[in-house]
Amino acid sequence: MEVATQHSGNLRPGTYARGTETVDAILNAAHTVLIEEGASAFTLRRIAAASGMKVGNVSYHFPRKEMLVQILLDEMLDNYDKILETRVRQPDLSDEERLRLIIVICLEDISGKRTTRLFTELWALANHNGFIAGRVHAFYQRIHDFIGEIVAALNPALSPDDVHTVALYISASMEGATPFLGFEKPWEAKMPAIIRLASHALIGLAKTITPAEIAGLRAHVAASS
Amino acid sequence: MEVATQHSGNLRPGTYARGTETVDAILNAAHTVLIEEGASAFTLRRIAAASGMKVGNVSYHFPRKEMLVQILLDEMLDNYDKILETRVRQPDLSDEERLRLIIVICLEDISGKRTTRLFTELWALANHNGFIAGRVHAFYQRIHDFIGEIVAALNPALSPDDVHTVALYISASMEGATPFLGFEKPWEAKMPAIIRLASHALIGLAKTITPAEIAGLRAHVAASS
Amino acid sequence: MEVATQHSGNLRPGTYARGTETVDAILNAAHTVLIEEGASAFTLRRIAAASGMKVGNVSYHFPRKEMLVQILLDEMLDNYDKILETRVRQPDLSDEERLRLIIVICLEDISGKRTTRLFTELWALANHNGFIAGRVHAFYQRIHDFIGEIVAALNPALSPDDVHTVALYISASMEGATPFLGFEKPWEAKMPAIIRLASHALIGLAKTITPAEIAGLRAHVAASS
Amino acid sequence: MEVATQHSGNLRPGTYARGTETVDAILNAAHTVLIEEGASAFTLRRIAAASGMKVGNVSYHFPRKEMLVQILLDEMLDNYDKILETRVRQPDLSDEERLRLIIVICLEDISGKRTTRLFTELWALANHNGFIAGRVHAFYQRIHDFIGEIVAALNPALSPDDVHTVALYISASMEGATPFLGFEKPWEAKMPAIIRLASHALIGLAKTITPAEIAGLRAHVAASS
DNA sequence: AATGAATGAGCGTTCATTCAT
DNA sequence: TATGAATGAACGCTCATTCAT
Repeated sequence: MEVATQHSGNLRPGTYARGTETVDAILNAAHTVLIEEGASAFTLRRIAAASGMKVGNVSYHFPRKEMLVQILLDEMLDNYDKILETRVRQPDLSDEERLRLIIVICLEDISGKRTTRLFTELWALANHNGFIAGRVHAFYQRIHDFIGEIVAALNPALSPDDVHTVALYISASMEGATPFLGFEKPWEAKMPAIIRLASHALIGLAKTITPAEIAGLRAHVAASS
Repeated sequence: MEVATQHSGNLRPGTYARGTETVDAILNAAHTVLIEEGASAFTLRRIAAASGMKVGNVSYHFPRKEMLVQILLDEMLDNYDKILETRVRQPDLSDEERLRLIIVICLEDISGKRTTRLFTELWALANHNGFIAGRVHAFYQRIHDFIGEIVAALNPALSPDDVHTVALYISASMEGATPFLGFEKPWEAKMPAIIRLASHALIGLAKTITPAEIAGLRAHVAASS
Repeated sequence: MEVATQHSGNLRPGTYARGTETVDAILNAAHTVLIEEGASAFTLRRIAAASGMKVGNVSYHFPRKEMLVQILLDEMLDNYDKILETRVRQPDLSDEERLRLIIVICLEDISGKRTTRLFTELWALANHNGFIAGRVHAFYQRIHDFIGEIVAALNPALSPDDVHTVALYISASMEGATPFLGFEKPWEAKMPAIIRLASHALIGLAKTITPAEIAGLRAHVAASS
Repeated sequence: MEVATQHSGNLRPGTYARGTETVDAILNAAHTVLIEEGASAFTLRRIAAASGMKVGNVSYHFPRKEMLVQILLDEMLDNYDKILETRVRQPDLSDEERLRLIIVICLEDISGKRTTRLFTELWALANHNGFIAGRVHAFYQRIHDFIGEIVAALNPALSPDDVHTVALYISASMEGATPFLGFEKPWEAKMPAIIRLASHALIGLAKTITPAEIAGLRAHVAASS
């Protein structure tokens, strides 16, 4: 809901059909250019060339390049949400199976060119672009909530904050695979083993971690033993 | 001396003291610009401005921008190697304590502005720049070997390949914290909890993981038990 | 139409009337700069200044400087062809009168600033620029054919190859006046006398030269006499 | 003598042996660069590189690039004078043989890379550089005098001015071969035939031309006959 | 004598943007 | 809606020259 509201604040320019087609073409081309050539090649000229039109027309539909970036980003992240939803929201799964599914889906997705490239670029762009930082933040927030739901179910002893911490850890652990095991990355071939290892480790963690361990009472426990 | 060797042929310019100082100033400025303003602002003009000199002089010392990038990257990554070595190479530590130390050092380092920003930029740049990709690859290879040594000691049942898989998983899990828990990142405040969680989880994993679990025989084992 | 064909694929930019005007202005300015300031001053900035516009706009119409050079050169040489054609293709001239006309036209043309400067620059540029060398070659080939036709008519004893040799000699003899008797050149004042001398000498040569003399049988003839 | 005086006005910098060696090296390198790469590549940097030293040192010996150009040009043209002198000043030649020798020497020289390239560059540079124009002027003046001496001997009926006109025509006719029959020029292969043709034509002209023909009284003479 | 260092100007080119058509 | 045209700023790089060493 909140997502929809945020999105409605960025209504695409162009109201009737033909305009929408053009805008779609621009956005698709922009997506392709970003993935295939990187942020440094993400220029109106290349986007125009990739969408078979002239620079002026791209500027006409997106008077500021910033607008294009923002709408593109929203579309891309919405798309990820949808994919995750439709693939994980299967009714007859146990919580553990559902968590395993999320892990597998995420890591397999990271293996794809699109995701490998896109998110490494976004993490960098987020360093100096507040809008991108905000959208990426919101995106992962939803991921954490998603994972958190299952963690809470698997491990009822955890407080909501502990749940979030565990979900954040699980998510970050997986995302960390991107620059190393993603598409054409050095250890791409090890992704299957890493998927098995991550599933084992993260499901085990979600099920067995205690609030005390998160709170850092380990030293105390060790001392008392 | 050894540093020069590690530079693998990328001789640093500057023969006179004054020239060396200037080269230092350029490299420092370049580093600062990259961290503070990002890759899109990493231009000779901004580097020159940041180092109080004229563009032509930067070009004099680094005739190709590529040379500056390469030397800067080599020095930055060498520096990380040295820091890690000096901080972890303490003699009177158990293997578990040493692994914990690495985890803490890495994650604390990730919390720093320099590391948070630098590595997110490098991961993005590596997408379309072979040289950067190669250097980043080599850097993490050393990290994996480093972690792998301890994993092997903690868990002698693992084959060398299993050891590498576990080290890769540990490293990637930690690196994944960068875009989320790093400097000025959304969940920066949760880094202490994540450090505890990661220490607990990753040390436990290193000590208890079995070759069969890495090989994906989990289902079978579970069924037979 | 035929002009466009001769352009051999070098389509002139500028679709709208305004653009065509601008392209004309750029080409005129480029021509002027080359003639008035020489090849070393033939820069986009000076061409832009001379045509009252900004560098970016010159680059917009001629994305590569090379394109500007090529189109400019083609137009200039085409123009020379046309002038020669229209001035010499008069029906009621004897072959000798036609040859004399060509000689006078060429040498008078050489006296002009435009031709004096342009061709000395082109000969130099052709030393290290294959495109220019090729176009200049083709241009003189047409001149040789042109002169050759008349030589063949004047001196039917000559083989086609001899005709070409004589035409080449006549053309080169005249072109040699450029650096010495051309516009503002040291012996500019002697051009009228040289025109008379050249007419006399070259027409006489065309009419009286024998294949044996071209073949170098002079020594034999001398010996037999 | 006058040449020597002019030259003495451009004393080379550097008085003792080592300096002279360096200056020679620079001048040789400059010569090579001009011939091999053309005027557009005639930069201090390339000259320094070609002479195995640093830019600063070239600038030290020739504080202005202009000085280098001037001294280089004087040396080059002096050298041509000397070559011509030593090759033509053979005592036991008839005037006709001496003229033929000059023609052959000039055209053969034009066939060489050095001369082909150098003089085409000089003619262009002379368009916008008064010093070069002056030196080239003086150089050809000597050539004309040289040829004029023989023309006067062959054809005593000619006035001094007529002699100069004929010498100028002969010289220009030969120089005109440079851009067409010189080194790597389109009709290079035809140079032998052109040498024969030029010898025949120019010697004939020198011997038979009359003052009236030079004065343009041809039509009148023809009418009266 | 020789060179490393530094400068200011200029090079061809690309960029996002504006505007008239 | 779409695009050709135009601009001003910036890009990496090369230039001749100056100066301290």
